[in-house]
Order: sequence, then structure tokens, then C-alpha cells
Amino acid sequence: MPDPAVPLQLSVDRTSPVPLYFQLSQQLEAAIERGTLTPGSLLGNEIDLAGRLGLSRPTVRQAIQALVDKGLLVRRRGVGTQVVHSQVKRPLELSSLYDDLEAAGQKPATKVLRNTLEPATAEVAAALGVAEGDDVHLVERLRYAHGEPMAQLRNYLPTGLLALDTPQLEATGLYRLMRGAGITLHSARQSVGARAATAAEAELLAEAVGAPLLTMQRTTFDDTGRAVEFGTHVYRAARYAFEFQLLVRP
Amino acid sequence: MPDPAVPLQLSVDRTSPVPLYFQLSQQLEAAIERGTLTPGSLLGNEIDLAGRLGLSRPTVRQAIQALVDKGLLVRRRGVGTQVVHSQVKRPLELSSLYDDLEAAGQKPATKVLRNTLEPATAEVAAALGVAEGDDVHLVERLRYAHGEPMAQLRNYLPTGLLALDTPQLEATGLYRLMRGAGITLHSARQSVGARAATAAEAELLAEAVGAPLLTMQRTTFDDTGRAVEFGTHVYRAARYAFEFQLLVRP
DNA sequence: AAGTGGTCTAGACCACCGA
DNA sequence: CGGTGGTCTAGACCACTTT
Repeated sequence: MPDPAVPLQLSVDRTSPVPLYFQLSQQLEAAIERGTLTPGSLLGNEIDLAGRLGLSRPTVRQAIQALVDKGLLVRRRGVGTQVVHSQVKRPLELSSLYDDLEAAGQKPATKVLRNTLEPATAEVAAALGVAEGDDVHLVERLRYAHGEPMAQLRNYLPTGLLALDTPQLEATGLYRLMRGAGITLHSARQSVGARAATAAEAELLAEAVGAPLLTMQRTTFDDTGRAVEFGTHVYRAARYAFEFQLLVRP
Repeated sequence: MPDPAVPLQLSVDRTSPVPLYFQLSQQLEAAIERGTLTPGSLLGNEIDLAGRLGLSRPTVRQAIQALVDKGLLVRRRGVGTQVVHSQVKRPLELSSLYDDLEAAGQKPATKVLRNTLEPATAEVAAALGVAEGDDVHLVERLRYAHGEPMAQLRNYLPTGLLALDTPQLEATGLYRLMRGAGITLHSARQSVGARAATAAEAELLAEAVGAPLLTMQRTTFDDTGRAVEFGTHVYRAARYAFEFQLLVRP
């Protein structure tokens, strides 16, 4: 038998501009986060919850659904709504190397090697959905951590989307610049592989020729489905690994 | 100005057990898939759509929301609902090497090297949420494609979840076995890296010592948040790359 | 049989966008 | 300003699970 329903300190502020379902959803998430709602515990049925909060059932359902989508709650017909049994709470994020490094306290530094316009190759044109030969931005960067080279980042962007200022590129990550320009990132298609370092890559990254490198190709889309960036990156395998979470479509 | 609203052949069957919102959602998705609804085109407002179909607005909204969540539609307040501007329709799937290979027409073969119970090491115990030293299943497999070795797969599973039959493991993939046993996979946390092949790995995978290998560690969770599998995999980099899609949390 | 979530209705008012 | 999606209500019936 699962744990009994847990009485919670929940309340909503009807004068707030924050949607009621969102207020509730945040309070439930906070309760799960700090352990007030323990894994496996039941939430109490939706009708009671609605009555206690002075909300309608659809509003309560909307709050719960948001957390189900996040993977924090599970609904079972005839049973109830329970907190999931583990700490799989890490969000699924579009990993930005800059943010990854910063979160790891590594103070990333960036050197812009190239920041130009170039005609799109067939590969780049296909990825970005532009015509072959059309001008696209090319940004090539070398990223350092702890004073050592870490990755070579080559990115292509459609023109007219963003001003690409070299000092800014050296001060922050590309994704932050894009978000700052009002672009809402939505999804990315990635391919991750490995290969041996060429002579040029070995030189650039201070590795031996033939050393294992992690390669990543990524096309990023905004919320309207436009491709806003195509990147080809090479990482020193000894110093970096990708971490991410996948969700299974039901 | 965006394209004008497109009149569509939509209808719902109220005698069907399939939920109305789902019927509508499927028809809209099919129309997008086959190009009847072109990228950028407007869907027509929700009230009219509801009226034409004899549905209530919340039901129509539920159908549209499902496609927004899938990334096929975008809503804009004051504007309307549009089809996204690109073909980012690929589902975000938990990649199974077996399925990947089969989809590529490569007829994967599997050789089970080990299928035993072992006490969990600290790393495995932490990943699966069991106590260190508790027995866990260990399955070690070598996967072939076109008669050549392709990857070494080492998986740990909690006991009591699944019968691990060696012939079945050689005939199909682990994920299919798990789904067949009624386990609903929900999400996975992965780490992908690269390194040089050790002598033992080189021997096993018919590579040279020092050849680049792609490594993957994965913990898979079911819909209740339990860890149901932990895997440590090694792939020949020349013959495999990971493809996946990430979604950005708003 | 009782209790749960799943679906659905027919309204309502508000916030935002474009003309 | 009119039209759009965003939020919310107060009910209803159904399907499923457990007792």
C-alpha cells in the first residue's frame, strides 16, 4: 500500500498576475524538492485539492499535469497521483559548453579565431535551410578551461538574425547571445561521435596526433522551427564528456 | 503577413472509444505530415474550429496543445496557431542500438558473453539505487553488424524485474525485452565520451590499440522513477555515432 | 461498490497583438 | 479597435483500480 495522502500547506494568491495553476505547480514542485512530499507519497485526489484551495478541478489538473510532464509525478487511474520514486529531477537542457564549464567552476575563456561571412556549403545550407552559396555567418572559436585548450567550436548562423560581436563572443556563450537577442531556443538535433586527431587538430588542442577526440554536430531550432545555428565541434576526449537526459515518447 | 487559414477536412467519430481530442490531434498531425498544412500556415482560431467540429473549445485546445508539445505547432497570442517552419518532426527517442541498426537495415547479431548475478559495486549500486554488495544482473554482450564487431555492451539490472534469457537476449534488444515485460520506460540519463582502446578492447572489437572508441554510460528510469538499468557501453567510433534530439525547457 | 483519474461541455473574462 | 490565445469555472459522465 502506498503512503497515505500528505496534508500540505498550499495556498494561492488571486491578486497575483501569476496564473493560479502555475502558483500551485510551483508549490508542489518546491514540496517535492525539499522532501515534504516524499517519493511514492500520494497527492490526494484532485477534487478535494480543488475544494481546499478554492480552485476548480481543471485548474488543479493543469498544475498537476505540468509536473507529470516534467517527470516529477505519476498519475494512475483508480489509484491517485504519486511522487516518482527517484531523483530524476535534472532538467533536460540544451547543453552549452560555456554554461557547463561555468557550472563546474572552471571559468571558461574563449578566443575567436574567425568571425566572418562565408558562402554556405551544401552541408551547411541543408542544415540551416538556406540556398547553397548564400552568405552565412561563420564563427570559429577555441575554448579554454584552466588555461588549457579544451575544444574547437565552429558555428554557422543565418544572416540577419543576430549581431555577432567578437568581444561579446569572447565574454559569453553563443546561446546566451542568442537568447539575449530574443531568440527562443526550442530543440536541437545532435550527432555525437569520436575520431582520431588530425595533425592540425592536435596542434590546436595540444594533443598528440591520433589522440581520441569527441565530435559533435548540432542543428538548433527556435520555437517557430527555423534552424538558427549549425555547429561542428571537436572536444578533447580526456577533458570533456556530454551529459544529457532523454525522454521516451509514450 | 502569414498565409491565410486553411480549410481542412476534419471530423470526429463520437462512437469511437478514441478520445475526441486525440482524434483531432492525429488528423492535424497527418495533415502536417502530408503537407496539406504547410509550414507557416495558420490553423484558424480555436472557437471556429470547435464550432465546425461540434466540439467545445477546451477539447480543441487539448488537441492543439498536444501538437505544440510535440513541436509541430506554435501558438502566438493575438496572431493564431501556425505550423512550425521546418521538419523537426523526429521524435525524441531513447536510442536502442539494436533498433538503430535494424532501422539501418544492418541485421544486428548479438553474442552474450556473460549473463550472471554479481554483487553491485559502489558505482552500480548508486546508479540503480540498491545497496552496495546486493546482487544485480550483469549482462555483457558483443554486438555485430555485417559480421563485424561493433560494440561491447555491459548492462546491470536490479533483480526481480525481468527474466534474462540468454537466447532471447541474442534474438532481440534489451529494451524490447523490458517493454515486453510490462516495464514502461520513461527517461534516461546519459554520459557520452571518448577514449583510446585498451589492449583487451582492441582484441574484442578488432581495432588497433589506441584507436578512438565512443563510450556511453546510461541509467534508464521507468515511469515511476525507478532505475531499471545501468549500462556501460563501448562503440567502435569508426562505425557508430549517437543521434538524438534535445528539447529546451522553456 | 467506492474512489480515482480521463474526458468533455458551455460558457466567462483577461492579456496580448496587429491594424 | 477587433481578434487571438491564456486562463478559469462548475458542473457531467466514463474507465479503470482497488476493496
